[in-house]
Amino acid sequence: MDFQLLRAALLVARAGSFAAAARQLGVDPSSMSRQVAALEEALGILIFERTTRRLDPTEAGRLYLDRAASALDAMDEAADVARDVMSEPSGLLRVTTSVAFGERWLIPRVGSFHAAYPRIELDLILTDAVADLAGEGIDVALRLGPRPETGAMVAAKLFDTPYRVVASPDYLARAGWPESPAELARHDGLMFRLPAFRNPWHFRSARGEETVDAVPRRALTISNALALRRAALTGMGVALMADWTIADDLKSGELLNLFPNYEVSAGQFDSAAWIVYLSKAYVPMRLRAFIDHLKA
Amino acid sequence: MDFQLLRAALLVARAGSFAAAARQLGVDPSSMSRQVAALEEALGILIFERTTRRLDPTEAGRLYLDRAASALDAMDEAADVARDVMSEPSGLLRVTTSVAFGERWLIPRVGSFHAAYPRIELDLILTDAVADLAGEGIDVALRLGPRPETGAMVAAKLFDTPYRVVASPDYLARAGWPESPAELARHDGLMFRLPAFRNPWHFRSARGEETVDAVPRRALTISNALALRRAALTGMGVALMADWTIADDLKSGELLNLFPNYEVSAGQFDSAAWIVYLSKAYVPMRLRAFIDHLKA
DNA sequence: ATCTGTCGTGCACATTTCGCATTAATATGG
DNA sequence: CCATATTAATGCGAAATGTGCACGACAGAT
Repeated sequence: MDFQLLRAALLVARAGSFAAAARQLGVDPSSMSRQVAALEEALGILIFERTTRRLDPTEAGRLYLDRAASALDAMDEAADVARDVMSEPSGLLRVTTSVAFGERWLIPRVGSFHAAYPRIELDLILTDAVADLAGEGIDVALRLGPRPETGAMVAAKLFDTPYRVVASPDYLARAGWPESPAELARHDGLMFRLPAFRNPWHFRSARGEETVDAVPRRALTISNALALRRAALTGMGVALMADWTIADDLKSGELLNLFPNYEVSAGQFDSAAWIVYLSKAYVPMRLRAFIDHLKA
Repeated sequence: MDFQLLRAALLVARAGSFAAAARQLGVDPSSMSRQVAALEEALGILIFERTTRRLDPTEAGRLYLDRAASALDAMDEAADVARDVMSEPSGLLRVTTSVAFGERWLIPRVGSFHAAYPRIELDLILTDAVADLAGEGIDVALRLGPRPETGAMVAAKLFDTPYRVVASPDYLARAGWPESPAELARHDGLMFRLPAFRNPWHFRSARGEETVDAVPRRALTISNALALRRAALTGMGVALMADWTIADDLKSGELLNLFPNYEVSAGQFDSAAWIVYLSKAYVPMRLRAFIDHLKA
């Protein structure tokens, strides 16, 4: 029996149909059908209950796939252990994060990582959909926000992500500099299209004795952080943005921080960038190296 | 990658050479060589250090094979679990025991076992060498003697194996019936070729108040219990034999029990037949069925 | 009821695998 | 120190295996 048969069955179970699994792999559906049939033949059990239009795992199939998936992980782990004692970190590392964070923060750092570990192959999956690490075979994710739910995962904080209310100099020249958060109500707001960002913005003064909620007029709503930054740069209004997206612009003066004496947030104040990976018995050296490199 | 590649590598590691492994499987050595090479290629590690005449596992190879073997066990276990919820006990069951015990005790019982569980295929390995269960992929062993070392094993007692001092009627007619163990010194002894059986025989009277050691003259030494029985049947002398080897002969009168009022032993008195199997997380139903059938 | 999408199979073709023979190399034994 | 025998690796031809395509059957949605 081939590992590929098992991987095929696992993929079919996740995809929900032979055809969907075949599309993901770019092969003919008949191939998936035959591979699963071969696996069932070899095991002597029926894994899927088929109708011509539906596919349901058998009770025995669920039991088998669960346990076999664990065994498959153990197989991969065995190979990792052996590789790690032999040579420098190597192998494939699948990383996912959001499109914006990938482009602005991660990409500038993969160069030095690759220079340090040339035998590690990186596979970056930049998507704004929250990927399922175990299901999609992803080694590590970079996530933004409050501390993530950490069930079977480990979450290590990379850095805090303070938020800033920013605008371009020419916008401020036209519309005036707001003296306090409350004055935002008279300004054009560039809004991020996420539930948390539609709530009022929270302000907390430096010594924490004052807390204010305020919100500007809704002038533009965008679902992409980099496009939002672009809008702010062109002087369309004030925007609430994570520091890492606009740190360069603040430094160059193309954007200005309106309330340097306040902490600002759209949801919780303790927002941060997290590195998240499945907690397993053995962390391969390539993953350890990646985590350490990003923390540094 | 194929499971077969891993199994090949494990077998090569156990056998110590490609050629030896190939002989065990009845295939060409080049096939083993290529399979291991393919595995190494797929993993990116060197499992064996080869010279043209020698084969040594790499450090990484040892690590890998150890862990991968466990994972492979987990794979098999997954299949067992799934099979067991679906259908009656089935699959291959590899059993080992001694030649004599296999022939005299086990074989008469496999018929009813097969009738009860027709989908279980039995593979009987009758050998007087003590097989390594884990190494040789054997599911269960029947062992005779005192309670076995139970490291990673489970040992369940099947029945006690009392010993008898026996001789044939015609020998006794010639040589006379010994009235007490001490008189054995004047009799011809048929000795079993095992260290414990060269010590004096121990006698313990029914109520335990009397203990005697005695030994007959050494007339014949045989390494096979069934041949020893044959010698006793032909009237060559007295023999110390486990009850199960000669129970039929005692019943038919072809052999007589010289000291029915004594417990007799060549080593420890608590000798028994044991059913021994590797203690794993999951005991497949076919093994459970086999154990229960033999216990009944 | 029609129609779309899915599963299974037959067939042709490409790829892979296997055994045999051969070569190179080393450990053992005289 | 050398001859012999055993072992691992590789080419080559044949057999087996796997894949894609085309087709038929069929279930579920509109």
